[in-house]
Amino acid sequence: MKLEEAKQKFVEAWGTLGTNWGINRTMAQIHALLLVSDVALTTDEIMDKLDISRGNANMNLRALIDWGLAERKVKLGERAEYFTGEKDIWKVAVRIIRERRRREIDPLRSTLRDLRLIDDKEQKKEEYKAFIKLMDDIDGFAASADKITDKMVMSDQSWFYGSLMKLIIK
Amino acid sequence: MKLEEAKQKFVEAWGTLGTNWGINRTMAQIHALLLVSDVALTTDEIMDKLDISRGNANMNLRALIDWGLAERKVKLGERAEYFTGEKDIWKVAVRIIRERRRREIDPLRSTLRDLRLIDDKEQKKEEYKAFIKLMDDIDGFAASADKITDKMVMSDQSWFYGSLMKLIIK
DNA sequence: ATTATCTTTCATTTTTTTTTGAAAGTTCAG
DNA sequence: CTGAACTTTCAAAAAAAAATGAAAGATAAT
Repeated sequence: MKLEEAKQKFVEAWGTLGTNWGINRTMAQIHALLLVSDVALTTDEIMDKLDISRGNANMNLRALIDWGLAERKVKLGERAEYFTGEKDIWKVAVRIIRERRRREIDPLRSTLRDLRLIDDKEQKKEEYKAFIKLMDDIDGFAASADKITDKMVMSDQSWFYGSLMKLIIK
Repeated sequence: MKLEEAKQKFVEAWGTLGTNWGINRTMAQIHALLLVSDVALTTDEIMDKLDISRGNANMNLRALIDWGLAERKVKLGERAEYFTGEKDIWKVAVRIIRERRRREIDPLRSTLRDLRLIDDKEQKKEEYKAFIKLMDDIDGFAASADKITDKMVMSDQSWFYGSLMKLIIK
């Protein structure tokens, strides 16, 4: 297999993975393209390589920048904007975790805590207690997951591959 | 807020979460409905409460069973099938992790390892080396995530809330 | 101030995903 | 064996999500 072919397959695989995890295909593909590119790319190059429209390229590039997964670069004397991707997989993971938490997990936890506050009258029912327990269980689990990912976000890669792994092996 | 209202809001919130993570809304909603129900439900009751068709209910119930998140129950002397949801959030989490890994992460890792084996001729290029490194980095990160989730799947809840948390606090 | 180059927006179109519902399939009591 | 009760399937329809592309908006050079 040639390098170019491998790169293309990687872009496809990353796109599929994104789709399965609720990230749109193009956003994941642009990300993959930037990951495998050793040079910064213009919007036109991205449009060309992925065969997508200007609007699509622009919107998804903006989303990637918003997630902290891509960066704008300006070249002296050139009008066109260039884009690069964060190559450090650790950082990529940390940013994805941070964004998804902020956008989805935090609001969910907030909802769970609201739902917990149901009318007192019904509190004696078993069904009521079970519901409260469910909300608490889910929120408790989310809190733990939060702590782990917090630690990941705060620490560096070596903590993850080192201390954490030592615990896991035991 | 009344209990029934809170349950309904939970079903909606869980459906939204599912959607964001690539799980279809109905599957997540049926799951939520089974989570908050203290009794087993028939297909007709699910259709009725979520206002969905028989086919939809049937397909998504099957998917949930496939994921190990719901179970069929037969009541003596009754023809209709009843369904229950796994109430233990720890088990729910473990099953979701296991299934997603099996369906998505494992195939991705296998692809990454294939892509690593590119033609020798090009091996001297910096670009080649960078590509190999990327594949290795992603696979390495995935391997670590695998180990943690493996340990989760193998251990019980107390390991997660206990030993792991002790490490995190430090 | 004008023009050329590049970026952004968003109403419309296209694609993808999900849902429907009727028909076929299954199971079992009588 | 027959038919009632229930489940499953899947082609077609509907809904949701994503992509297009042309027009409007910037920006900078002349």
